[in-house]
Amino acid sequence: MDSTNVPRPRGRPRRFDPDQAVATAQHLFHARGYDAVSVAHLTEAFGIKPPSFYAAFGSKGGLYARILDRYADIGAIPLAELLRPDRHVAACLQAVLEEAARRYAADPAAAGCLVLEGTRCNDPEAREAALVYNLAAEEVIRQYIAARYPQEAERVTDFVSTTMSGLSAKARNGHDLDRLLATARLAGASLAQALHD
Amino acid sequence: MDSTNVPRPRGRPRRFDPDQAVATAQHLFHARGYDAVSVAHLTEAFGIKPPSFYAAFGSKGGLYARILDRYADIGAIPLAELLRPDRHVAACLQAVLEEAARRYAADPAAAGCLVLEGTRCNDPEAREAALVYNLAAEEVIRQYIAARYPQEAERVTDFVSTTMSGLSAKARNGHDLDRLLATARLAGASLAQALHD
DNA sequence: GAGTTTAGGTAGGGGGCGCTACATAAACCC
DNA sequence: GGGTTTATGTAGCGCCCCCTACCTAAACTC
Repeated sequence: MDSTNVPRPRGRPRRFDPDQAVATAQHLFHARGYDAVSVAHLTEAFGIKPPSFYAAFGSKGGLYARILDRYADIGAIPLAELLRPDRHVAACLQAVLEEAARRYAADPAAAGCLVLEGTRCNDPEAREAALVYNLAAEEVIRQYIAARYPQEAERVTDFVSTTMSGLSAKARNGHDLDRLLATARLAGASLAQALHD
Repeated sequence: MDSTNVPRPRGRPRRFDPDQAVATAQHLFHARGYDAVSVAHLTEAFGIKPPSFYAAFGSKGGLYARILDRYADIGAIPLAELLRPDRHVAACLQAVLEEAARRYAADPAAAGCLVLEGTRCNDPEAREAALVYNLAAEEVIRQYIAARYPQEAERVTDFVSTTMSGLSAKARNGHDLDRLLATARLAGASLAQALHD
């Protein structure tokens, strides 16, 4: 049994792998930001010409939407795992901040959060697309807090998301893992104080 | 005695006021960011044509440098006034964060910090110019903390500047004064804890 | 008036942007 | 082989970017 034993589709076969291209594009967008990556950069990185790009992905914005989805699946912070009902809320939120620090500093050539940085680009469509993912993540955090601290959910969520935005910004400004982690841990003190029982 | 009694310079007089133009440009850059403001936008707002623009300001980047200087003088947070040697360090740093919240939300059409947002634009020269002002401000904070808490200066400065970056980002994402102030006050809890005596 | 000095507008260069009309190439089917 | 389907490359469109060569306009000095 051959794992590549899919019936060959009709027509001329592709000379490039769209999935590989999406992965390459994700790295490019993460490293330089949506605005600074042109279709010419992408097509050169993929080894194809613009018409093949548009046939495969529709538009630069369309490719970006695919990448946001991919990032939410395999690149973003696993909130569902970190926000545990059987642990202290403050401890889990601090774990989220520390995980953010680790991921934002993991690749200095692509620092910060792809989604958070995307919410600040100059293309309205791409910005709104990134905002959807950002707001969805904030909503997960808010619900998690509200289950045990309904009075504090709004402001603590704001604090966590503001801190994450700051961590992403500073990661892109060159703060390394140690500095980001120290900042995340310091922020945790606020959480412990706001959510003490 | 006439306050406008300056000897008229030689040559044809200007039909626009460069200082007024700089103020207009500051608002434009603050509202839309360096990358999203074109020379065409600027010249239209000034009511002049490109050659007059370049004669007066040299280049788009040159004008931006002038604006950063102007902002540091009259638009930025007055650290020298807020960081008082006769008060608790944590209280003064929290005052800085709260003042940041107020200024970043003061004009919803030009939210956030002109300098912090400038450090994240796509033009290398403008980015570096903004970074100089950002690092200078961080150095003022660091020295202020180090005078009384030398062990904590680095990480507390990082925390304060990261929080300010987050506040600026969230201001641009639509957080209003109340939300930003609440976040700033929550962050203050970390400062009190890190700098307790 | 003539000459100097400075500001202003007209018009456009050179380049990058996202994107596409169109012809060709490579696989399938019968 | 001929016809169908899909991918690829050539070439370039229309737009906007930052910036400038060049000429004209408005004030001065003599």
